[in-house]
Amino acid sequence: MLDKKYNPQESEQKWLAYWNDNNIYKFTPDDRQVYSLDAPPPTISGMPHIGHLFSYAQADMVARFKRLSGYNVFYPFGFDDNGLPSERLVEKEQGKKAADIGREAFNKLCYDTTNVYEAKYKDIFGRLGLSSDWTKAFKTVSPESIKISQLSFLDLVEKGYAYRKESPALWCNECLTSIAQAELETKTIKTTFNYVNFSVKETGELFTIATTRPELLPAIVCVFVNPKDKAHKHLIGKTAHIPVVEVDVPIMADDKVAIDKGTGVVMCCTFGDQTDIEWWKKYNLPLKHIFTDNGRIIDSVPKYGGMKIKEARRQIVEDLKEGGYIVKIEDLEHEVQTHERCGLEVEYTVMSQWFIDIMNHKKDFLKKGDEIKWYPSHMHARYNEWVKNIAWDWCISRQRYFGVPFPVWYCKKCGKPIFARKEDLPVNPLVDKPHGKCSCGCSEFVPDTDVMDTWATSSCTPLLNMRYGEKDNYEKILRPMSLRTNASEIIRTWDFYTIVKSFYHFNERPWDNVMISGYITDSNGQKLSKSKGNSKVEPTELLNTQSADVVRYWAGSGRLGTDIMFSEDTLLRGRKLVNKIFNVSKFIEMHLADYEDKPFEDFEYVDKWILGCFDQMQKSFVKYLNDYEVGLALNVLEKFFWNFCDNYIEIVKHRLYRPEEFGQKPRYSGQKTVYTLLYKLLQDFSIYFPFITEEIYQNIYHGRSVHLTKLEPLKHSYKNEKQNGDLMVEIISYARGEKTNANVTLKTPIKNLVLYVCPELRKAIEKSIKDFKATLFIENLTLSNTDEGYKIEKVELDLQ
RNA sequence: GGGAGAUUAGCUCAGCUGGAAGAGCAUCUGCCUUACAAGCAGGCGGUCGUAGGUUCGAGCCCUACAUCUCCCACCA
Repeated sequence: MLDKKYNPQESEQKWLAYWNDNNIYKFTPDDRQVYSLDAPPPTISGMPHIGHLFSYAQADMVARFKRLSGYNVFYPFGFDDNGLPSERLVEKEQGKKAADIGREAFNKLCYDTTNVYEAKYKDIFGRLGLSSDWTKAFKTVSPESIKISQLSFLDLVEKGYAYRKESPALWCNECLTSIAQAELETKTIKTTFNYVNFSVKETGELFTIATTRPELLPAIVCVFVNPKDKAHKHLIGKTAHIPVVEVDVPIMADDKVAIDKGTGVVMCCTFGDQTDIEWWKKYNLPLKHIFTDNGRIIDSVPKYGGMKIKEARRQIVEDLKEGGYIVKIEDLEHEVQTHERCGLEVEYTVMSQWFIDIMNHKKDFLKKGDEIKWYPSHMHARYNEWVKNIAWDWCISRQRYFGVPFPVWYCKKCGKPIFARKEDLPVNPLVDKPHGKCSCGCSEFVPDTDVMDTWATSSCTPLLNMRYGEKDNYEKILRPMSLRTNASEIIRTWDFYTIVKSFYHFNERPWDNVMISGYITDSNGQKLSKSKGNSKVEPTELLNTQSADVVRYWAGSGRLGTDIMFSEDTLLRGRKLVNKIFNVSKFIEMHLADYEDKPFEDFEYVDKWILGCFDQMQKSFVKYLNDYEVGLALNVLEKFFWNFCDNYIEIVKHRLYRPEEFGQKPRYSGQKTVYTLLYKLLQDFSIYFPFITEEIYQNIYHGRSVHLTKLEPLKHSYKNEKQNGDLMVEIISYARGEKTNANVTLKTPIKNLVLYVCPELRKAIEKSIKDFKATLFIENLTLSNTDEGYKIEKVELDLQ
C-alpha cells in the first residue's frame, strides 16, 4: 500500500540502497545488444556545482531510456583526479606550492585529497539517481589507468604520432608548467599601448613602434614591416636600434604585418605571441629568451635581470620616458591568453617536451567528426571550427607531479630516449629502471620527470572502459562506444582529444553519437561558474530541499544543447508533477484492490480514447528520446499525463466507484485501462523520476524494479476514438466552465443539456452515454443532429 | 574580426517536414468534488526582436540589421 503522503527523502534513501544491494544497474555482458555511454569523469578540483547535476542527469535519462528499450546498458562512472586541477585544489587547501611540499609528499596529499572529494562526488551523483554501474567506476590516476595511459602513449610513439622536441611552448608562470592551446582562456584586461621611437642605425631616422609589452624590448630579434607599406617600406634591409637596451636588429619584410594596425611596424620577440614563433621559424631568427620559469627576467639581461615581468615593464617604460623615446601612451582594453586553471597570463618558453601530432592529421580528425552524429547537430560546427583553427601540435608534457608519468628515460651519454616495455607497465621512471642498455652502449639513464596532461589521460576513457591492452577486455562491445555525453565547453578538449586518440589507435571514431548539453545560467543569463561565484545553491542543499526526482525534472527540461536558467518555477512545476503522479497512483491502487489482470479487449469507448491518446504520445516520446531530446520527450509525456488525470480519471472514476450502477464489465474495462496506463506511465516517468516511480511500481506491480522492465507498445493504436473523444472532452470542459461561471461546485447537476452533434460524435456520445452523463451530473440530455462538429445549445443548471 | 546559438504572454520556456499562437509560474474569479487545496474549474494576458523578401498562406524558409549568450582569433 502506498503511504498517505509521499516522503521523498526517506523513499529515495530506501531505493538507493535497494538498487545497490540488488545490482539493478550492474553491467554483465549477455546476448542483448550493448548500449554504452562514455560520460565525463568529473574533474576533481573542488565540490561539484548544480551545473554538474544538470548535464549528468541528462545523460542518465538516456541510459535509463536505453535500458528500458531493451539494451544492455554499459554506463560506468569515473573521476578525473590526476593533473593540474587536482594539484591546484591541494595547493589551495595546503596554502603551499607543490614545489615547496616536495614531490612525494605532495602526491600523497593529492591522493588523500582526491579520495575525500570523490566520496562526496559519489554521494551527490548517487543521490541524484545516476544509474551508473559503480562497480565499473574508474579513476584516471589509478594504477590501471596509468597503465593504459602509458600504453596509449607508447602506441603513439611506436606509430610515430608522439614525438619529443625542443620547441616553443605555452608556459604558465603560476602553475610552473607548460600547457596546451586547448587550456587557454581569453580574458579582457586593461593595459597600455606604448608608442616607442626606434631609430634607423644607418640614417638616424626615427620610426615608431606600438607595443603593450615593452618589457620584451630585450627579447627583440627583428623588426617587421609590410613590403606594401608605402610609409615604411624604405626601412627594409636597414638596421633598427632599440633604445634603452641599446641593441641593433635587422628590419625585414613580411606580408603578415597589418599596415593599419598600431603603427604598421612590428617588433618580433622570442616570444611574445604566436606570430613571433611563426616568424622565428620562418626566418630562422636567433632566440632571445628573457623570462625565467617563474615569471622574472633572466639575470643576464642588464639592469632588468631579476625583476618580475610587470616590474620590468614599469621600469622600462620609465627609462623610455626619461630618454624621451615615448611618443604617447594610450589606455587599451584587449584580450589576452590566460591559463584556464589559474586565470593568469601565459608566456612562451622553449624546452624539450612530448607532443602529439595534430597538424598533419587535421583532415582525418574532421572526417572522423563527420562520421559521428552530433546532437544537437550544430555542435558539429563547433568541433569543425576548433579543428580547422588549431595551430599547435598537442603538448602533453607537464612539469608537474601528480599525474601519469612518461614511461621514458634518457641516456645519460647520448640523450636518446629509452621506453618502458609494455609488459612492465605501469612504470614510474623515477623509481623503476629501464630494461637493457642504450644503443650507444651506455647503461645510465635519467628519468623523464614530467607527467602527462590531464587530457592525455581523460582522452583515454573509451580505452579505460574497454580495458585496452588487457586480456579479458571489452574491445569487441565498446568499439566504438554508443554515446559520448558532455557540455559544449569541452568539445575542443575532451571530445577532440578522444577522437585524436581513437583515430591513432584504431583508425576509427570513438563513438557513434555525441550528446551535448547546454549550461546552467543564473538569473541574468550568465553561465554559472566557480570563478564568477554566481553558483549560489549547493547540490546537496538542492537535493535535500527538493528531492532528487524534482531536481531531475529541472535538469530534464528544455531543449538539448540549450542553456537553461536556474529557476524556482521549474522546480515548483516538478514538485507538482511528482506529487500528482503519487496521488493518481494512490487513486488507482485503491480501485485495483480486487483487480485481477487477464486478457481483455472489449474496452469502453472512453477507455479506448485514452489508450489511443497514450499510443500517439508514446510514439513521439520515443522519437524524441531516440534523438536524445529528453526535455521534449518529457513535455509530451507531461501533457498527456495531465490530460489523463484531469479528464480521463474524472470520467472513469464514477464507473470505478459504482459498479452497481455501471456494471461489472465497464468497471473492469476501466480497471484494466488504468492498470495498463499507470504501468506504462511509470515506465516513461522512471527515466526522469527513478525514485517515486520505483516506490509506486513496487507497491502496485511488485516486480524486481521498474528500471528493469521493457517498453512495449500497446497492442492496438485505438485511433478511431481519438477525434470524437477529444470533442467530448471539449464539451465537458465547456459545461464545467458554465458551472464555474455560476460560482457553483462541479457536482451541481445539469437539469438539461441540449446539444447539436454530427453523426460521428453522436455515436461516440451514445456509446459512452453513462460516462458522459455521470461526469457532468446530467439529468436530461437532448441530442439533435447537425452536419459537422457540434453546437452547445443549452446548459441548464440545477441551482437548488 | 571568425564561428555557433538565442530573441514567442509580466517571468521561465515549448512550438515537428510552413496550414487558425501553447504550457507552467504570476495575477484575477469561483469551487472543501468519496486520489490530490502542493488540488480542481475558469478568466486576463502575445504586431512571435526590427525591416524587407519568397509563398494562396510565415513564429517557422531567404536577406539585411539590432540586442544578448557561448566558443575561437586577435597580444602590432
